[in-house]
Amino acid sequence: MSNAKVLPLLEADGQGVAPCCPPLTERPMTAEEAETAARMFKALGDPVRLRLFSAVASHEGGEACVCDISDVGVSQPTVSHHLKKLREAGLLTSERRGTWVYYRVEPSVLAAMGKLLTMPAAA
Amino acid sequence: MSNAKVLPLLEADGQGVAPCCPPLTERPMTAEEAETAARMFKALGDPVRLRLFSAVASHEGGEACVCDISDVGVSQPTVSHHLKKLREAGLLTSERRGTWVYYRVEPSVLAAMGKLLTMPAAA
DNA sequence: TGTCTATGTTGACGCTCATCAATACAGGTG
DNA sequence: CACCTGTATTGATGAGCGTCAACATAGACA
Repeated sequence: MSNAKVLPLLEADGQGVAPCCPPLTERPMTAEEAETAARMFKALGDPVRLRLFSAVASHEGGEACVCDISDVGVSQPTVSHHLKKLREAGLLTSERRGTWVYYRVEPSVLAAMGKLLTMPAAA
Repeated sequence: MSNAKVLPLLEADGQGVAPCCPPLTERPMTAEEAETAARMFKALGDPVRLRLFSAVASHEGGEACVCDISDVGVSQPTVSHHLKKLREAGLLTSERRGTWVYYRVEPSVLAAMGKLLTMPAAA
C-alpha cells in the first residue's frame, strides 16, 4: 500500500512539483523525457484504467473507496491490478482506513499532463 | 496514405470539432467514452511515438517530413509503423508531396485531450 | 526504359500486458 | 479465538505490441 514515488514523474521543487517535460509542441522531446511522459500516457491508455481513474477523480471529496468504483466489468483482482498500475504511474495514491482502501488523484500530475498537451498561444 | 477518419475520436459539428468526452474529473466515464479516449492516450503511451509526435508538433510550420524526424534510434520500418499508429489514432495526418511525405498534427485532437485532463476550476 | 531515393508493407520473433481463478492478507465482529 | 468481508498477490494463459530484415511501392531523373 506504499505511496512511495515508484516512478517519479514529477520532481519536487521546494513546495509543490514541477512538470517533467515541456509541452509537446515546444521542442522535440528527448529520449529521457519521452520515457517519463510515455509512462503517464500508457497508464491512461487502457479503457478500464481510464474508467477507474475517472471514477476516482470525479468522486465527491476527490477520493473513492475501491468498493465505490469497482463496477467496471472486470474481476476484483483485475481492478486491484489496474489500481496498482495507476498508483505506480503516480496518478493515484491509496490509503487504508479500517476495512476499506481509499484512492485519490494526484492533482499535480494531472496538471502536468495537461500542460504537455498545451497548444502554442497563437495557433 | 489515406487520412480518412479511421478512428473518429472527434465528431464534426458544423464547423470545427467537439471533444469526445467530458473532463475526467467531471463524472465517471462510460465504457464507450473510455474506449475512445484510451485509444488516444495509448497512442502517446510509447516513447518512440511520443518523440515522433513531439518532433512533428514542434517543427516549424506545424509539419515535418519523415526524413526530418526519423532519427529516434529505431529502424526506418519501425518509424513508419509508429507514424501509422499515430495517424490511425487521429493524432497526425500525412500528405505526400513529390518525393517526401509530410506529417502534421491534428490540433483539435490535441486540444480535446487537453480538456480531458482539465481540473475543476476551484480545486 | 532503368535506377536511385524515400517511404510503406509483410512476416516473424520475443516480450509485455490484460485477464482470471485461487490464494493470501488485513481488519472488523462475534 | 473463529469467521466474515474487503482488498492484494500469485500463477497461468492468450492476445497484443514493438522491433527488425526483407521486400514492395512511389516519385524523380536520366
